[in-house]
Amino acid sequence: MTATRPDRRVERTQRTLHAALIAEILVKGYDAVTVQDIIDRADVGRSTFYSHFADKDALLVSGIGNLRGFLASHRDPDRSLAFTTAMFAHVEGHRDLGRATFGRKSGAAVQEHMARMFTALVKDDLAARVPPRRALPIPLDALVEYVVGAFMALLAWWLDHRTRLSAAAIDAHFRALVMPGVEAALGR
Amino acid sequence: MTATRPDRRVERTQRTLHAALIAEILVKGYDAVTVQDIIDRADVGRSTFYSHFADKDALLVSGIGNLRGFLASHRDPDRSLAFTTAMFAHVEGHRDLGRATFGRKSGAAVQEHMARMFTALVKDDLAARVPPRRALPIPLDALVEYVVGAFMALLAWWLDHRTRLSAAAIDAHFRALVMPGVEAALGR
Amino acid sequence: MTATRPDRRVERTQRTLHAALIAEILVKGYDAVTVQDIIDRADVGRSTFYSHFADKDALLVSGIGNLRGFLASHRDPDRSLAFTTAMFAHVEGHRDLGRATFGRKSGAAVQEHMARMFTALVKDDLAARVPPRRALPIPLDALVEYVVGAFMALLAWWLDHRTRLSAAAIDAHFRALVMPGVEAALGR
Amino acid sequence: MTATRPDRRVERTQRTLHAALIAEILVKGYDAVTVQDIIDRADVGRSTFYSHFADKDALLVSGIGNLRGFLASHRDPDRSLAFTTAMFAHVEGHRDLGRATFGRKSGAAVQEHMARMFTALVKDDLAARVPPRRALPIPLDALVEYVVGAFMALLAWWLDHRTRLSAAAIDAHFRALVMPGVEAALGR
DNA sequence: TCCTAAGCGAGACGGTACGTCTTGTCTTCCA
DNA sequence: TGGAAGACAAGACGTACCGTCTCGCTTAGGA
Repeated sequence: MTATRPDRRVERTQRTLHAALIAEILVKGYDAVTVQDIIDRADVGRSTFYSHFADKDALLVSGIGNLRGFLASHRDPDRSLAFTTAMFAHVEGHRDLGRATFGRKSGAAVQEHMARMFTALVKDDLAARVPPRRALPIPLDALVEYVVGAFMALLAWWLDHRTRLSAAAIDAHFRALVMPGVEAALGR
Repeated sequence: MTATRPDRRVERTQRTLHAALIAEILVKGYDAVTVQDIIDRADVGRSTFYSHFADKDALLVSGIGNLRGFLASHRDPDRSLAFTTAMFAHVEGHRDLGRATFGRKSGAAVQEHMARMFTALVKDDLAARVPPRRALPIPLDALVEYVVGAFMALLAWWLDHRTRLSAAAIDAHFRALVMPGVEAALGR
Repeated sequence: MTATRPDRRVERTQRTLHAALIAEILVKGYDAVTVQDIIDRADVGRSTFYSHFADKDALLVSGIGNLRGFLASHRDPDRSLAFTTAMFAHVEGHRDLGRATFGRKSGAAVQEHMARMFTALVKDDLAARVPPRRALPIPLDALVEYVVGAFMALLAWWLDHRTRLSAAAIDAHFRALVMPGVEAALGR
Repeated sequence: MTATRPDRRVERTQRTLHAALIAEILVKGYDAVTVQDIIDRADVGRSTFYSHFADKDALLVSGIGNLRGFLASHRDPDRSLAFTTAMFAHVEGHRDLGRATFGRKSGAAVQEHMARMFTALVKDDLAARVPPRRALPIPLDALVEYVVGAFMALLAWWLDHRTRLSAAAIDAHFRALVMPGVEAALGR
């Protein structure tokens, strides 16, 4: 069992590819980016690309990767949907990556992937807050979809429009809009 | 001015193509549908397809087409976002078309197109309700995005999950969730 | 049995089509001309074209049509291949039609058709001059191919190059080049 | 100067394609052969075909390619049009390629290409034999066209008709027919 | 320090879908 | 009601990507 040390070049190549993808997305939009574009910009061979990632989606998803863990770590038993605050703040510091992932130019596949992640997060969060022995006036799933839809819409808008709104401000708006309905549904 | 009467075959062909597209979307999802699939099912020549529609998107969009007029006609000066009621009801009667257009299997391009339509509609509606001489606490555009995001999320969820919820019920839920935030933002 | 008088329009339409074809050939060459080009220029419907001619080839061939009779009528028992003189002279008076039929821009199908016609003509002519009871030193068919190949090559060259050579002159050249070999083969 | 060694697969693919084209031409004639036919028989991807050749014509032309060099190398200062002997002999050994290139089933484009090649060859040859200070009785170009037309006609006939004539015999016939006229024109 | 396995670039390859083009037939409308 | 207009099915074209692959070169790491 010779635990070989990983080749230093590997990580370097992957970083180059991530950067190339982001750059290309911002130029022409996710869907229009071809693998050829990426490897040309990254100056990498075609087979190298595919030896690291199954496809374009996998590349972007891997670039996001640890996001879920990061957000889950910001759960707060006392505050519904606390992760949104962390998310807005996080994205503020990585605007390009954010726009590539959520903005208008991002692609359907990626959005869907992110939506699934948020959906799981939100569902966990809200489920823990359903009052016991009380039927909800609205199916929990519908409530979750509502929250995620609203959240992603505001996030995309915020990223795509150079507005002077701080992360804190847009988060406050989000909560002001969404929370009343959620609280009511949960019977608070 | 020889106003030639349109060839009866034309409309027939287009209807056939619309139907074929819907059918294929429901089988494999919009993105996976190829033009070949459509014309095979419609039993139509390739060139015929392209003489009617520029591409797959154009075909679906044309299938939607008059929706906007339909919805705009349901504006109600006394009731914010009244069109949602009409929309849920309308879609209830054309469930297949609805799922093909809004559901999980619909495509990014189509969703985007629908989103643009709703955005214009909602913006008109809300703009007319902004109290004069009063600054909104949140940019109108952000408010609009929120409403559209929430609406499309619920619509998609409702269409994709065979739930026993009636159109009226899901519309009521939507309004219960969204209206409090909107009213507050508009300062009512 | 009502022996209908031929509709005057019919002939008119065919003439228009012939003219349109010739014009288009001279512009872009026979092969590049499409049926659409022809009917556009002739301002005629597609079905009209096909009701008169089976295809592009038939149209041109019909334009030539009586040529064979014309040439056959110039046979001269005392002079080998006498038709060539008539042919060069005839073509001199219809240069455009000639170029469209034999020139560089004419098409393979047409050339082949003409070649077949000439081949029959030449074979008749030479066969009648084979001395009885004498084996030819070369197969008759080969001799015929040679004559036709040489003739068509010179004809095409003459039509395509605005030379000051008269029909009589190019015919004289043709005979000066070809006849010695032919005479020798026929054992004269 | 990194003179990269050529990929061994490339030559192999091209050979396969050439063979497939020849085979298909002999079956249905050049014009009727589609790119799909070729790649099906060669068991090659469509894009592979187009990465090697611009179209069907280019494929055949490339298959001919080196022929010109071969023929030019058979010039003989003491013998007019000496290349014809080499050509007949060469084609005798590659009858299929010959028929595909010159025979009845070959296409217009190919014939034209070959004609251009022969024309240049013959013109060089004859030009070198024009007696100085002597006007030719016939334009040199016309003489060249005559020779090429006659040559190709006999070549095609010989290839298309399974005759027992050897290459030497048909070449002798060609020269017996053509040379007298040529010698006379050149004033020998 | 050498040597060997891996990472890598280059790009050929088989596939599949695209949107365009042309052909010859067939249906509809109009005079 | 007969003929012109043009809608149509069929299918080839050349282009663009995809994901797999083969090939040698270079280079990091363990011996």
